[in-house]
Amino acid sequence: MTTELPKQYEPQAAQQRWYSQWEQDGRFDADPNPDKQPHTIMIPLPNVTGALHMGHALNGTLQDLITRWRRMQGYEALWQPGTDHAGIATQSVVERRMLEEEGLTRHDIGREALVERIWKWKDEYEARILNQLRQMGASCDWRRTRFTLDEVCSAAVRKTFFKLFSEGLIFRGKRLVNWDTFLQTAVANDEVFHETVPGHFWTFTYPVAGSDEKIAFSTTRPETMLGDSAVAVHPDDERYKHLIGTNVVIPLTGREIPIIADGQLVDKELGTGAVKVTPAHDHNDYACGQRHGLELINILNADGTINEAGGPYAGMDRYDARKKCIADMEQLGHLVEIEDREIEIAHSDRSKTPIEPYLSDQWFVAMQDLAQAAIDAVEDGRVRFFPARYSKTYLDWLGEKRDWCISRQLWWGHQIPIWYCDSCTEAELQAAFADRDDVAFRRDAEDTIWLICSETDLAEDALGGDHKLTRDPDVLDTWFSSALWPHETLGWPEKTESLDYFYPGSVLITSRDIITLWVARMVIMGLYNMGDIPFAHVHIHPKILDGFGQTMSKSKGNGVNPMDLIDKYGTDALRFTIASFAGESQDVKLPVGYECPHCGNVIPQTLKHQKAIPAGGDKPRVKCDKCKQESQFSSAWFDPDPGEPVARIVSERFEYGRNFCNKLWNAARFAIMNLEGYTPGEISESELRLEDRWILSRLSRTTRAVNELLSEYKFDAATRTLRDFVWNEFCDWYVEMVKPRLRDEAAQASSQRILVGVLDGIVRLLSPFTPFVTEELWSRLNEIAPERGLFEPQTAADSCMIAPYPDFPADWQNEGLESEFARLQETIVAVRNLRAVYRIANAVELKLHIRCSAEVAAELNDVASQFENLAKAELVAAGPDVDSPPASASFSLTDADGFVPLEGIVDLDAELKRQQAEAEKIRGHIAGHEKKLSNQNFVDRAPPHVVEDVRETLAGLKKQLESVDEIIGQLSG
RNA sequence: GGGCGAUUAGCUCAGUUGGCUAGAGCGCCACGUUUACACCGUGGAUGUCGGGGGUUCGAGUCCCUCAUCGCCCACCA
Repeated sequence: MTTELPKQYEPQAAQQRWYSQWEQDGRFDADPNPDKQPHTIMIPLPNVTGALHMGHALNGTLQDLITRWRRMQGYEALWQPGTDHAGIATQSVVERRMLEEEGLTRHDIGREALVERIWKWKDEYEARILNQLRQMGASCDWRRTRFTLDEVCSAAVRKTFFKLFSEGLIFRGKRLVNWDTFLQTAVANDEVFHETVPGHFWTFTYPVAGSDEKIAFSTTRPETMLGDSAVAVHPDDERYKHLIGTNVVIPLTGREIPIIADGQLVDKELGTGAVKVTPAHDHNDYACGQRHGLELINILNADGTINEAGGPYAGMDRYDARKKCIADMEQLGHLVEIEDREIEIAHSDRSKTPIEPYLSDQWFVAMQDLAQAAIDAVEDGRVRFFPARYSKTYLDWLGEKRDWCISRQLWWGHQIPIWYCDSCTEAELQAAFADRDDVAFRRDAEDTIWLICSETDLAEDALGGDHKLTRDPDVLDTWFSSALWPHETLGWPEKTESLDYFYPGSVLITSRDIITLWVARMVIMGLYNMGDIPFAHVHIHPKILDGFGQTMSKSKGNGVNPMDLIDKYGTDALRFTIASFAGESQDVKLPVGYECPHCGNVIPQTLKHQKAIPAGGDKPRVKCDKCKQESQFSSAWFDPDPGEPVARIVSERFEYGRNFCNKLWNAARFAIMNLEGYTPGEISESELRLEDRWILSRLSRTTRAVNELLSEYKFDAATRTLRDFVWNEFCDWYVEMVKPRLRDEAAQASSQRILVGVLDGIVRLLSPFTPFVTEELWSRLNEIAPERGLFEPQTAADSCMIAPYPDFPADWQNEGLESEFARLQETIVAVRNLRAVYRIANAVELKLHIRCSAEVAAELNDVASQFENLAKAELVAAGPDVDSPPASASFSLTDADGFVPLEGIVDLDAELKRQQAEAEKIRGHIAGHEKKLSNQNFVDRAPPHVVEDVRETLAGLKKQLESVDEIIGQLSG
């Protein structure tokens, strides 16, 4: 009737078939529905810079898991997809490539052409990324896919900027920024990395004006002498106290600057105790300059050359100027010492060139009130972090309330909607924009120019022919638009139905490194624009590290491509394994290896492999330790030569998921093979056997645990719970126990109904974790048993992913029955153990005598056939009067002793030794317990139930020991 | 320098509010093709729970301290 299932689950076919089917059926679509509760997850938008990595795979798996789970629970579940334009990251990737391949810089081709190229890049990579998400089974509502430069997002950005500007929360100011002289842009702190390089530490002197004295100081950047505004000493430093208030002369330029006292900047014990102060080129000096009202002397042009403030050095590159400053100072007799020293130099993460602290005009958002609102939202519990400890990261950062620099000197992004006019009057502006409520203007802080903010683009001649408007060329920080993600994607500032229904979101799932950059800012902007939090929960998941505990990154060459893993192990295996990683406590190490293309052997990856960069001729190779052949391998540093067999990166960790999927597949395969002649029908209580009631009890308990664990984002525990249940309980015990009934005509109908009912529940439980294999099985079950269920048969849903998520009655749970079952299991294991110890072949039938209470005997007799079935042993006697037959091997449980006559097989000496070892072990446990109980403090102070437990356990152990001793007596007698 | 986290079997990790005779997967050993599955089954071995103090009747779990590792923030004239 049905075609037989293959012995192994074949993921690739199922993945292709079902994903397109789901999309075709609109299964991922989420629309406002008054009859359902909304459940909203906004994707942490991937950058359009490259391909998905393991971090995305983890992040995406968890979001999809929660979305699928909630969808099955009956929520209108939206998973909003999209990508981020990622300002600097994308622009610099495109620029770098352009330079490498064509020798062109952005200045060669101009703004428009560069932006056009980046759009092309974006189209290609966005498509690739979204396609990779699909391969991971992501159930995003693709109709809603957004890109942060989409029209709706632009509108939201404009609106927000305008609102902030109008309310005085956006201002323009001079600030020291991290300047990338190569890309000619400010870069954020998080885009800066520090590298230790060998350098020098120069000590110079400045002569004190009108005196013979000199004051010595040290620096690692001599050219900044050109911009010095003061020399600072510690107010308590006896060496220099008398000089405070006098002036020194900078020999290079002849400029006079004061000696000031600053206890914050200066540490008496360090260096000479005197510090040159360059407020325009050093962050600490800047703060010092603010304290003392020092002049800000900017000596650099945007490209890193010295500007006119540098006098004779103007026009030189800063490093050439450095050499000349040193030479000149030496010639003037002011160079004291050169010391070789390792220096940490800030580098731009994008261009990999050294950063210069640089004074420039930037736009800021005033954070005082905005940050406070976001702090309140977490402190009063409207936004909750899982795990809770991460709220500290969030609160600490927001607590600093540092103004947010939102301007970036880039061409790729949302251009700042500000126009300047330096010639017009207020009256002219008012006249021009009288009827415009989307235009606002004011003077800048220094009262030099008009700042005009508009929600729509203004023409150059918007003020008439006399005045020219020029637009600020800068773009906004990427995070400005992504901060709006949770509401802009739903149509804000329009009051759309979707916005009303899906906002605020349910949970944000992301990794900890963007708690400040992104999570905090979404809360801020959500509260500001919507008057409501963007999401109720924030789940922070672990990071996947390489086998050596390092974060995976392109620059380390230790990345792993999830698509390779999908190819090798299947999507479900990847998802299931990844979910098993995602616990609360720590990051996860993922050792990987190279799969030998010749023999399939996996060669462990070493640090050397990660760093192997081809130098000249041949590409690096990896040697297989099994077949001794060499091959090129997947690497971040080179593409293997065409036609070469390639050792790709795999990880045996994913066999965990693959094997599990296969186990599930085969359990279902077994069931389906045994559903011949299945008829749907009600299952009555009276038909239930011990194993049925047991598996239902376990199923109910498992279901409940999984639902609870998922609601707390404990994916690892949920995964383990399911695996244990399916493999160790359902497959290992239940399926084995029903086998005889399925062959027995009288019992067949009901056992088929129960079996398929339980399997149906398992498949639904697993569907959010492993959507493809479950859907495949679901469709097979729909062919052979379209009506099924516990206890009333119902027509199954067309697709597993829209079937209701299980929520079995709690009253199926039965603790007494489970412990009764546990005794049966123990007994069977004990018999199997004897078989193994005495090497008795399965074909040899054993006889089993059990001494136990009449009550236990009755229970065992009820399931006597299972001893035959599972241990190939016949239960010949059970009860209080059972004696050990001669030449028996035996085992002893808490409330039963078992004897297996093994005439001619059992080696009585060996058996004696085995029992003696057993007795020894029990005595050890007994001693431990007795010690506890003999401690009066324990008996008096420990809770009564704990004491009672210990007493009971001890009694059990003693009884067990008695039996063992008796056996020993018989054996040695 | 400040904060957070980690250190448990050869490897990768679980271990809820202290009650543990410390678990899982992989790997290892022995046996096994019993018609769901060798991506399997059955049985087995393996730990001073990083070191040292303390609190407690009782510590893998709480506190202090040291060591090592990771991440975040700040800073390094």
